Amino acid sequence: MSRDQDAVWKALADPTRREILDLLKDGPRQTTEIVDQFPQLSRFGVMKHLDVLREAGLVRTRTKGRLRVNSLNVAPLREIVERWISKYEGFWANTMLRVKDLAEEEVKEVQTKPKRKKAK
Amino acid sequence: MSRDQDAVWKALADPTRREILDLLKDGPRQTTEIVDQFPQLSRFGVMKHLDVLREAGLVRTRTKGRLRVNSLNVAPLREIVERWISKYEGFWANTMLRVKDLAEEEVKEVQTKPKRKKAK
DNA sequence: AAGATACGTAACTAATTAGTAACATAAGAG
DNA sequence: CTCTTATGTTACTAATTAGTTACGTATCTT
Repeated sequence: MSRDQDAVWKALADPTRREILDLLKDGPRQTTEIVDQFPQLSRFGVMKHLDVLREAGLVRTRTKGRLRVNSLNVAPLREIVERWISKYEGFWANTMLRVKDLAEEEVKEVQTKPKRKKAK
Repeated sequence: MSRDQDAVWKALADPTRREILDLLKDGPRQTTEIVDQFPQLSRFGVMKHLDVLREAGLVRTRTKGRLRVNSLNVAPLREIVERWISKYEGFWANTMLRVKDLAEEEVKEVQTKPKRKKAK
């Protein structure tokens, strides 16, 4: 599905791009419409963000004459979310109190380990 | 909980940092242990990543004498995942085919709209 | 106490990225 | 056909960031 998980994560790192995805969540938007939502940016800035989202597979752009209509593709997003959920599922049901308990136990164990290598 | 959602997203954008979180998923780790997992990086490089994770609230560091034990804090992670799930919940159950249908309908509607502003 | 280990901070470098300026093409409207 | 609108690409700039170097402190081991 997604072209590159890393590209998806990087795309989501920027707040403007997350906002763009939010816009598209409610339906496809023409590029100009998206540009209008960010008056603090030039259209090139916004388009650059769209490029990043497109590269990550999160946005698809359809050409209609001189218009470009951008729509959301949730598949890559869904994929990373699901991967993170499955990875950390054991934690999800627990509070941070449990993490704290583990930290206490592990600390004791760590202290008895001999160290071999020196710092780089 | 999390100090700043943006900081969390930014922290997750880097693959090394995601790997560090994966390590900590299995239990707290001493800084040197984490450094050892990334022989391609200097310890300062790794520590810088840990700093970013700590700033984002994803990692907690406990001092034990000269040792630093780092443990995972899933709360900020959980928070952003849940926010994204709730936002896109309407999409999650559907395939990309449905998104495609919406795109077709919206395009027709978009074309009838008059445009007022000129490009920036 | 001496030497080893673990970690810290500041400065620096190279690469990346967010954003803009300059110039351009193509489609739509009248 | 002319003018307007929508969008594209390249080059540039400033800021941010990934990573290293240089220098240092604190704790632990013998």
